[in-house]
Amino acid sequence: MTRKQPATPRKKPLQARSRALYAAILEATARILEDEGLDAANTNTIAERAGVSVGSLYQYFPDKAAIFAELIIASETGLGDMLEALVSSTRGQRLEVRMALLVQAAVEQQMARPQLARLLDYLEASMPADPQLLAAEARILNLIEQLLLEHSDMIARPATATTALDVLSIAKGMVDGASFAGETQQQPLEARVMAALLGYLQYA
Amino acid sequence: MTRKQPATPRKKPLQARSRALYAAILEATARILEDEGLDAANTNTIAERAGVSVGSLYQYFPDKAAIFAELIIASETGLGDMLEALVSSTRGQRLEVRMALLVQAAVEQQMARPQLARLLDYLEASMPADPQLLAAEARILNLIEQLLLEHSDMIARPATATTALDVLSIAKGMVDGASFAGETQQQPLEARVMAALLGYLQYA
DNA sequence: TCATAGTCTGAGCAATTGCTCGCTTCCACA
DNA sequence: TGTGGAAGCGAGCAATTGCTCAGACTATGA
Repeated sequence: MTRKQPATPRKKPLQARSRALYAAILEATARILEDEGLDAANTNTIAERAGVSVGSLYQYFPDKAAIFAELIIASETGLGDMLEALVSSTRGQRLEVRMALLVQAAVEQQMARPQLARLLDYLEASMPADPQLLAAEARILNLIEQLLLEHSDMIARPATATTALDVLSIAKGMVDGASFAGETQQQPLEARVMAALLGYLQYA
Repeated sequence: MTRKQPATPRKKPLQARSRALYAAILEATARILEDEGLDAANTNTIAERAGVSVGSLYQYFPDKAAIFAELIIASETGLGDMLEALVSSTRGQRLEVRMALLVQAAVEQQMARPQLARLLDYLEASMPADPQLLAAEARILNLIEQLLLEHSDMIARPATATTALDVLSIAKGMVDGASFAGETQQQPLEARVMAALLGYLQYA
């Protein structure tokens, strides 16, 4: 689980066909994690489920932990890309509208595979800090902070890094709680998250 | 990790002296979890750290999972007791005041051992639902809902089970995020949690 | 002092794990 | 068809795990 050393990536450049193998391993891992849990996600099972031999798996990943790390980075990067696109494409619109779009994107991502999202969150917190991972996380927080800054005249709360973290934490917490309780409808949840965020920011 | 069968409690009635052994096992487990992580918490290490043999450990716990479950139940029950006492002893006061006390208690508990609290939260979510555990969780939600009901004229949001869950989720999320980011001061965090909760409830 | 019953011990078993490495298969080019 | 090397394979090793069980220890009463 916890990596001892950084463990040099086994085979960084992967082109064309090998990509499929790489992706298959990640997808198999995701699937196992979300419907059988962390314990079931051992290298033998992952390889088998991906239709690949253990040996091949270790040609692309130095470690079991590296597979998890990659999964987390991919998820964070995906969310970061979405947020970035939304923030830059809605510039000039009202905070209420822009934030609703962000919340929608975030809720959609988390509710698409709630178990997986929860597990990756946990893994992220319990893993030795990978610089790539920290960067992906920091990017998301920066985007939120930037958004808040652009509307600082409309919110009573200062647009700081702490506020950005609070916004992210509130959203994550609510979605986690809701999906744990078995909620599946996105819209009502989105509305409640919006209410909490605007309330916290003292938007007027 | 995941228990196959309920696994009858090995030795329910424990009085006087045995209590100490039982408590030592729980405390050792907690300590290992919080400063070495889930992987390090194996039965051999737990027994060793508790100053007990593995054999004795298995006289009081049917399972490794049972130790974790007991730890979670104890934590939830402790929080429940505090909330219950606070709710009943402040009846008649303003929501703002009562909630501040609850938030203070919750933040205090979570910030006292942040790593442990996070881990137990994760374990709780990833464990086969134990009735005792569900009951402890439900009790907390009921207390929150009851509190909201007593002030339903002061908040725009309906005092439902969903609202109670949201309140808990927001608080948990914010404290998790803050402690993950290295925040250690309680007061500013408490103030922010209060702002988020009152904002969400549309308290006036 | 002995007998009995309750408690505690820890070596070690069976199972599982992450991972390696000698081998086979594949394929581009001659 | 021959040849080189890259890509893939999977049996199996070394280590670790959860847990058992036959015996050693201790307390109590006679």
